[in-house]
Amino acid sequence: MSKDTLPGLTLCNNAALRRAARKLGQFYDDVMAPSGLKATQQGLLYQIHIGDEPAMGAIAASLIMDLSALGHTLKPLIRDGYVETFADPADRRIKRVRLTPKGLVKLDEAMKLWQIAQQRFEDVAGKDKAERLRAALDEIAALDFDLPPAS
Amino acid sequence: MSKDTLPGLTLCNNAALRRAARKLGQFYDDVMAPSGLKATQQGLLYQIHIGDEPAMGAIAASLIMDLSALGHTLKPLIRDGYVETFADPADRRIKRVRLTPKGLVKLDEAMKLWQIAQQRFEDVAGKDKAERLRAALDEIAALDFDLPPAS
DNA sequence: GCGTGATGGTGGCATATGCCACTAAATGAA
DNA sequence: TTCATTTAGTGGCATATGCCACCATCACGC
Repeated sequence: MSKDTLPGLTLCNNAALRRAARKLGQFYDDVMAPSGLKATQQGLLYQIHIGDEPAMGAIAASLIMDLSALGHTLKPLIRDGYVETFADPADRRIKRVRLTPKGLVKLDEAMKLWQIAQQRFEDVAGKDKAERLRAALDEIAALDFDLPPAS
Repeated sequence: MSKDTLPGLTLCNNAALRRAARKLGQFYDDVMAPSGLKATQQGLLYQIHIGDEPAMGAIAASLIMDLSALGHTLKPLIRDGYVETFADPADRRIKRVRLTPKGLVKLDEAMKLWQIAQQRFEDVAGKDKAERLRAALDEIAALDFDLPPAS
């Protein structure tokens, strides 16, 4: 294939996804900046909030995130006093996570900004299109790429 | 809004996008692992390859990536001898980037793996759906979220 | 030719994510 | 009970990304 006829990176599903994620991330982060939280942090606080003192593994699974990555991401939030952890009394391997009162206040503040970003996105992209997009993304998240066992 | 009725994070366009990006990134990275490149690196090498000794700023713009982020990402590729940079003779502020012969060989190797990942994704997700997804993602990447000037 | 401001990159710092090796704790089989 | 196995997290290391302050260059008006 000659260089002149090579397709753009738009052809790669993964590259297109990352590119869009950078774009959208920059926008959401911008809008959320006044809260001092990144959009990822707001999402994480929210995920913790809607869970019932979720275990780290459960959060990681929901977010399709590596467990250790979650641990790292949690650190600044713990350092800043938004989140605290405690061992599950029934199984001391399990570490559960919850918001502190300060974290709850911060989440409220961040959610107001999130709504602005979300609204603006839907205004610009179209509500229907946004909904279909989220559905498509959720489908991807649910896919199973494992090759069937060679049995 | 009571905690019980709070919507899942599926409602946030940005969160859904990142979640899907993690999922797909893990899959592509997995398949590309034998080459020693991450999918992001393969994408970057490819972008450099299809450009005509592109300037850093031009690459960053294509990928909707921060210029400094691009600089960071490029470092391991330069260190490993896949990429080299040189100042534009006509404007010494501009730094251009190109693949080394070694980088070209590595890109070839990585592209073969990429095709496997891409093919498998399209088999699992459906070719039409993948195409529509990429189109939607490109649209997002092209959106303009700026508020119109208050003039 | 001399500022002066715009342009293109770098470096430092911080978060986002992932993999791997390792530890602690629970589970289950012998 | 005892020991091998599995499960849940941690810490270290590496890449991915972004923001900001700063430096070098260029373009322009005078």
